[in-house]
Amino acid sequence: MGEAPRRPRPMRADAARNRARLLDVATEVFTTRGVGVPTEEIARAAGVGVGTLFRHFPTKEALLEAVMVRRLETMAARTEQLTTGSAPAEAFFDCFRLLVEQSVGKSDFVEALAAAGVDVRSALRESSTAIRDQLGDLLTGAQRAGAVRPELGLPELLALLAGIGRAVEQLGADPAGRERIFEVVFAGLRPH
Amino acid sequence: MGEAPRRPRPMRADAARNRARLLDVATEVFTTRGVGVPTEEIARAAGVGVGTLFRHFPTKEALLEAVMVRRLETMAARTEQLTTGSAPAEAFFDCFRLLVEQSVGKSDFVEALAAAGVDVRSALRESSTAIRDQLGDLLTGAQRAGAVRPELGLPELLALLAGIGRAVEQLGADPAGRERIFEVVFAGLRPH
Amino acid sequence: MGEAPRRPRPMRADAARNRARLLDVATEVFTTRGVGVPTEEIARAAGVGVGTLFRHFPTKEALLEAVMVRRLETMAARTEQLTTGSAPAEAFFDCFRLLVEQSVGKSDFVEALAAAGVDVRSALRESSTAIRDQLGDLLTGAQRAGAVRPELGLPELLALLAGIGRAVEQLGADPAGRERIFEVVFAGLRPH
Amino acid sequence: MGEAPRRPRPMRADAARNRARLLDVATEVFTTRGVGVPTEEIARAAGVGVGTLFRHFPTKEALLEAVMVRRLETMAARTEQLTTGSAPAEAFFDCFRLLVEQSVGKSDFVEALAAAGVDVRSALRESSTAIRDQLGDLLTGAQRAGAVRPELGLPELLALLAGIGRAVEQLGADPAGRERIFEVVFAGLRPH
DNA sequence: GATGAATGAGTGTTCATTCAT
DNA sequence: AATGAATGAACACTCATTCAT
Repeated sequence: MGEAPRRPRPMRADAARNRARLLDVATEVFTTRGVGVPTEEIARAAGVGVGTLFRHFPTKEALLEAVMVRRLETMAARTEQLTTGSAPAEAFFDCFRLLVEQSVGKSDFVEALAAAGVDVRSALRESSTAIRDQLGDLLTGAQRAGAVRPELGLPELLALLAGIGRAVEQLGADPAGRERIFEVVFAGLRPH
Repeated sequence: MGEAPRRPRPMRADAARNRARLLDVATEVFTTRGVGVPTEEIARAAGVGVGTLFRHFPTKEALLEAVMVRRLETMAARTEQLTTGSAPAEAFFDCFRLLVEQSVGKSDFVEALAAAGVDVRSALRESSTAIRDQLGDLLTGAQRAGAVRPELGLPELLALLAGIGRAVEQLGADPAGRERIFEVVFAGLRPH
Repeated sequence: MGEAPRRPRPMRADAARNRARLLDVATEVFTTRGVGVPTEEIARAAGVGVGTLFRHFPTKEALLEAVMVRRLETMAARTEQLTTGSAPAEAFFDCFRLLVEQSVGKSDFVEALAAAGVDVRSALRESSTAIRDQLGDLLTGAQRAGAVRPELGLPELLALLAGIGRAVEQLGADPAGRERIFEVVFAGLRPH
Repeated sequence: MGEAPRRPRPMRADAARNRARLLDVATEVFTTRGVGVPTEEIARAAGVGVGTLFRHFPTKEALLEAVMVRRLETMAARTEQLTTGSAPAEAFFDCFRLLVEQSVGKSDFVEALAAAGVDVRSALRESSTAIRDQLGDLLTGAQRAGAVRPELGLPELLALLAGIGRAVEQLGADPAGRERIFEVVFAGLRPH
């Protein structure tokens, strides 16, 4: 079935698959069980040897960074979608909600948000700059539209995103309660 | 069986001093440098041997727990103070602020405890129940006084406290920004 | 039997014994099988756990250094003995022979000699300075007595010691051959 | 069985080039940075993949051996040159000097080979026998010419070569000091 | 033949916990 | 009660060697 691959890609296919698998597994594992999980276990769960893990990510920290970068990129992509095609105010609040909701049950997503606000890690700088810029534009737009307190700065916004992400995460599966939290924050963000 | 209960007391003075010192040092160290700091270092900083540490706290986890419990108790005490001498609305907001500012750096602990498989609720239930009850009273009082949205429940309040704690923690040393965050949340908490 | 030890030494006795044993074993093992031997094996051979090894020597390199320091100190002590109480020329040649003969079958002894000539390692500096100074005095004395070429410097002497140590080591158990090597070198060291 | 032996040859050009390049690089790298350098790095420096390295040399140890053999062969060739065109005494001393200067940095190899359990003599016997024989002839010639102590045997000469090689190696870049060492040894080698 | 991704045993080191003193 | 030396399982990471492409 499908097309016969005349030239099986220059052999990078398996490598790329392994890399992707490692990233997926690491994301899952770090999210659910914390960053303390041994590298060996991650490798085993991905079906490869430790050596392979370290070939793709020279350090456990590098693996963590890669996970975060991917999360940040996902965020940026979705933010991008929302941004284009909505009125500034609407875009701002939709985006806030989206970012927060993506982090439910995923504490490392919150970490990623937080990292975007702190940005000490060199490897993360590029991708965290991306969303930070997007959010900056979004914030300015909403403020110009008179939908958000004019005195609010980008750092506070990032901190609030990470914080509300955590709040929602801690609340767990309680849609009504989550909605109430959004109401509180959104109301508070509006001028006056 | 049935030894005369002489209940020795004299030597306890030093022991109690050591215990208190260990708790102080552990609080300081865990807060500023994370829970990854080796027990031996904590013992040294407290001026005792590791053995002494483990005599008082049979496990590192137990030490973490004890630190948490004491924090919670301190918070409960301060909350009590605030509660008893102020108008309900004022007491509520003062208390919110106090708890947020006291909880900076605490999230690390909770996660470590959870990761260690401790049933956080069982271990800390007693002391955490105390503040939870106080907060419930405070919330109801503020709602009756018309200072807080009537539909807000205790779970959301707790989640918000944790979340804003994290936001403030991430923001770091920026008093003006921190104030802006409080303004947003306090404004949002008020009815309508 | 024996004296009842009223006060068993402040408990350092065992620790010191372990440390000494580790040093002995490491010396033996490094000498006979090279520095590539795993730390764990050294610990096992000394009858202790790895942790104990690392408690006494924070690094494998530190252990190696300690071995070398002890060798250098041994050399210095024996050199000292020979120096005092002999005529300068005699002392010089006796000492040369002694140093070389101690290194037979002990390549790390040669290393120690070499280290005294190079002295990059900070930890070795003190002890290597000691013998270097002694040998410097010895050399000057012998040169003043007209027994050694006046143009020979200390660096060359140290290099020669290490080199002849290696030569003798490679020659193995052949007393006559060893003697011939000494004859060659001693003759060459004399003026003209 | 019994395929027609076509004896392919064409593609061998590249293979031979690779082999030679690997040997060159390995010699350089092992000499300057020790035998601990990873195979992969050597392959990269030679511009080939690890697989190619292991196709040519089934083992790291085999690569080491090949490097040694080539060094010995080079030495033998130069020794031969010196031998044939000079008076016996001159040839002997020139050759001594040459071998010492060529062997700088070689001791590392021999030790690594020995440590790896290779029977150095069997693996390198052929090529080392060559120089040994030449040196034997050279020694005898010089002794007949009255330029070298008659009682000196070939084993001591070999040991001296290795030892002085090490001495010179340790001395590093100090031409004058090196010269003084040669003076000492050459003077010592002469009769009486 | 060549490539380089994959492997996994092996290494140095850490750290919570125990126990002799 | 206190001490700190000892323990050893656990961890991150390396590297010679194999093998699918």
